[in-house]
Amino acid sequence: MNKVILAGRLAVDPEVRYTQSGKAVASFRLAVNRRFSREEENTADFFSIVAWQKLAEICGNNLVKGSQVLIEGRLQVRSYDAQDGSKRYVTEVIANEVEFMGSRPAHAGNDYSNSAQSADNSSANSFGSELPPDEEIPF
Amino acid sequence: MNKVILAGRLAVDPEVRYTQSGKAVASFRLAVNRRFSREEENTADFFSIVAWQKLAEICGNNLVKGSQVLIEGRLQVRSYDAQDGSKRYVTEVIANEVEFMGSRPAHAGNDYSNSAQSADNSSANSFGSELPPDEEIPF
Amino acid sequence: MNKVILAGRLAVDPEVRYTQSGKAVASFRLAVNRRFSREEENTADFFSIVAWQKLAEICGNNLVKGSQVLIEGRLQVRSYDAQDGSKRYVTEVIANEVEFMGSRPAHAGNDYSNSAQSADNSSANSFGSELPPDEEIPF
Amino acid sequence: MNKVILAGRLAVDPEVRYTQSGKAVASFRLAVNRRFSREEENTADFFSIVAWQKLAEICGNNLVKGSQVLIEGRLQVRSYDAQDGSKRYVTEVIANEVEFMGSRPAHAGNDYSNSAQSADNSSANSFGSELPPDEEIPF
DNA sequence: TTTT
DNA sequence: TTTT
Repeated sequence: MNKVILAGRLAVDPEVRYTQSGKAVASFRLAVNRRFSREEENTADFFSIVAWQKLAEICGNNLVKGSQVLIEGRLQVRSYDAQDGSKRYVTEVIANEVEFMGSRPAHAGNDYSNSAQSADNSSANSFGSELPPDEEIPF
Repeated sequence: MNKVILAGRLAVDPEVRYTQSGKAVASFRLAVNRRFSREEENTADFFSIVAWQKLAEICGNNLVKGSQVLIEGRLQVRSYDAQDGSKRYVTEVIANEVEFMGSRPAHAGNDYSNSAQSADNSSANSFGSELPPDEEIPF
Repeated sequence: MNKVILAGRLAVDPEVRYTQSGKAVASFRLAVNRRFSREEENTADFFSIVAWQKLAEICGNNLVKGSQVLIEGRLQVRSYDAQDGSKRYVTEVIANEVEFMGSRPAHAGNDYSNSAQSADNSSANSFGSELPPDEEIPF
Repeated sequence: MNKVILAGRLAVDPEVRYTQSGKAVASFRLAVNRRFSREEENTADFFSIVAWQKLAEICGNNLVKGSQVLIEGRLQVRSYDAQDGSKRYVTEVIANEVEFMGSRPAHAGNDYSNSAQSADNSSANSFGSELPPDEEIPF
């Protein structure tokens, strides 16, 4: 069991990239407000969200900075080599579902459909959210 | 909404420390196995878990390296200053509940009671799991 | 571990009642849309939600039919005697947190604050969400 | 968002049945202990769990009365006609994942493998957990 | 109707 | 740096 559920707003537009084998990968930072910080209402934590394949494309096509979303996924640690040669670790949320919520930023002219899931009836399914092994991640 | 649920085993014995004001803080790394990695069964992610106050003490008294637990909490980013002066960020899970599960490591001679929650009837409550502001965290 | 997370809209205005000992209890039905039922977009499940004490009052004061909420709680079975003398069982979600989300019904002139939790700093805490034993529930 | 996570023990052996079209359906009641009921340790809630297709078969082959499991799924209401002609409703948890946990009942001579998920790499996938429409459910 |  |  490794489950994460976050509700928040995109801190940036999502970036969509492609692996060598052509899999789409979307990534963005999500601002999640802390509760009950009345005095300092705008205290938030920022988490890195990653979506794969069909879900990545849905995110790229439908979300912008400011979009309010509900995300279900799992925690994952990714290692990378820092510029000083040392190994560094980042903790990311690999999204399985991204549900678009009520209020949208005014400047979004997008066709918000409804709700997305990495597992759907068509081509993609929930393995879209798996980290494809033996491939460099393009970020 | 900021919710994390993890099931795994302690990679180390928990460390319990105290803030200046006397609040207990437990921390440990949790190994969470990835599912369906049959060939490579021992692939796991390691996450940093933090528990506060009464829950910290319960963890310190009842858990050891290898203990199997079910943790409910929230994700949080904490910044600290690296030895080279740069700012570094770590993502941690602040536990609200720690449920002790079935199998225990053979070498644990502890008196495993039952199940813990940061909110209970006595002195502590669910704010035990909040990061006490204006205090240095002792790790 | 007994955890439920639902996002949906109130199917009715919440009803707030009081137990003999004066504890507030709010109840309402929540409509949760099923995903990916494109043809039949308005297919929903309806669940019974119950909130206690301070959280009950916050719900009564801030939610109306149509309000979009994110609820965290636990499943619970309650038995009652049917009019034909037989025992009947209902499954309810006892809310711990109710987060008010983006879009509100146009007719709501309420002062939507922010987000509520059954555990807070003031009088109430997370036991507000417990079923008070030895008391008849007023519905 | 419609998510349920339960940890408990099977109150009965799972029953596996088949729909007209040959889909497997497993069902059983799960006993979930309430926390902090020290005096009355054996207070539990009993929930109806349903699993479909490949996950149903895994449950039928690996679980018995007393098995300790961690279940992830979604809440669903199902209507049926009572013997007196009236419509009756039951709330069930449709399992997406069933994780077998530590302690097993002593009398279980089964070959407990590991962990199951309704979405896997082979034939079945996460739609195994969907209620197949236009088919009578065999219980 | 119920599990440890 | 790592658990079974």
